[in-house]
Amino acid sequence: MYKAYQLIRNAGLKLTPIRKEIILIFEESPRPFTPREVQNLVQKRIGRCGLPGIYRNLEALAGCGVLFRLAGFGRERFYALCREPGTDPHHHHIVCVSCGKVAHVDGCRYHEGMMLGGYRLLSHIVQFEGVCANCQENN
Amino acid sequence: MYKAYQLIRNAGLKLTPIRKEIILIFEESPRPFTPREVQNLVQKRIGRCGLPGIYRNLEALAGCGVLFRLAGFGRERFYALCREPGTDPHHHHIVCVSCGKVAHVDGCRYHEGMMLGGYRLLSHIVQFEGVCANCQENN
DNA sequence: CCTTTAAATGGAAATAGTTTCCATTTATTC
DNA sequence: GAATAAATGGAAACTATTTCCATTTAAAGG
Ligand SMILES: [Mn+2]
Ligand SMILES: [Mn+2]
Ligand SMILES: [Zn+2]
Ligand SMILES: [Zn+2]
Repeated sequence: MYKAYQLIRNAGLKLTPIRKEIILIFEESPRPFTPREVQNLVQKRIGRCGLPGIYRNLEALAGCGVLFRLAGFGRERFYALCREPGTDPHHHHIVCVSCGKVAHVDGCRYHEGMMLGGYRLLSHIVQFEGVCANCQENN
Repeated sequence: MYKAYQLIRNAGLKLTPIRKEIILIFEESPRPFTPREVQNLVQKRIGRCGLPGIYRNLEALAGCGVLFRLAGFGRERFYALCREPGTDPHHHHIVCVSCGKVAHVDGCRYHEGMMLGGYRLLSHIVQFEGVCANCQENN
């Protein structure tokens, strides 16, 4: 809550009703959403709201660390909330293919500047799909 | 070479001139290409060729292990050749941000079925960007 | 070779996600 | 309360990707 608001403020962004609403939406559900889904959910709560604004806000919130954008090969993009990390400030995420629940995965061995296969590493994408504990039982 | 042809045949796909040409294009350059780029290059060699066919072929070649599709957040997709792996049959790739050269990265610790953060792991995306040895000198 | 058949192809058009433009509104600061 | 830069919404533009379908072709069998 305050955490997200802080991140927004620290980035010099305004704390608008839509942004607050977007954060609430993500906090109430542990799964990723597409821009269109976010728009629909925001519209149910506040009145109308444009898709371009949603795109801008999702990017803005990802840019200041409130959300992150998932990697993937589908045609539409997904964002999810980066909740309280575990031990590791540098971490990645695993998404349940059944219920969409996102969890942290700590212990990444890669970091900027290290050598990897003769290359000087600049950035990396690491992302997982699996079945969460709950969905392993109830299936 | 034969390797790629084998993979195509084993998948029950036909070995068409366009597919051969696509493979040649990727073998002559170590960097990723977009579908549009592939189309242009194929057209320079053989006559006209449609973009839908290129899309179908890139997916087909990725499906049978000749190419792989890169993960990323840009709007267009990239494919690259999966060349002779090193020691590890399960590996990932690093792309040079300067010249585009793709190299293998062995030693992935993740595998299907393992437990990760309480999830049963199904799949993962791991991909790197860096600066290759050559580009570290010449810059 | 010649025939057969499922797969592949190209062009045009449709989709659909994303971005741009711009006039209007609003959060923030003083 | 006024000033100002940022945010917003709607319409339209963009553009990568996919679909459709008629035509061609690789591959298998005789
Ligand atoms: Mn996180
Ligand atoms: Mn490879
Ligand atoms: Zn689950
Ligand atoms: Zn390089």
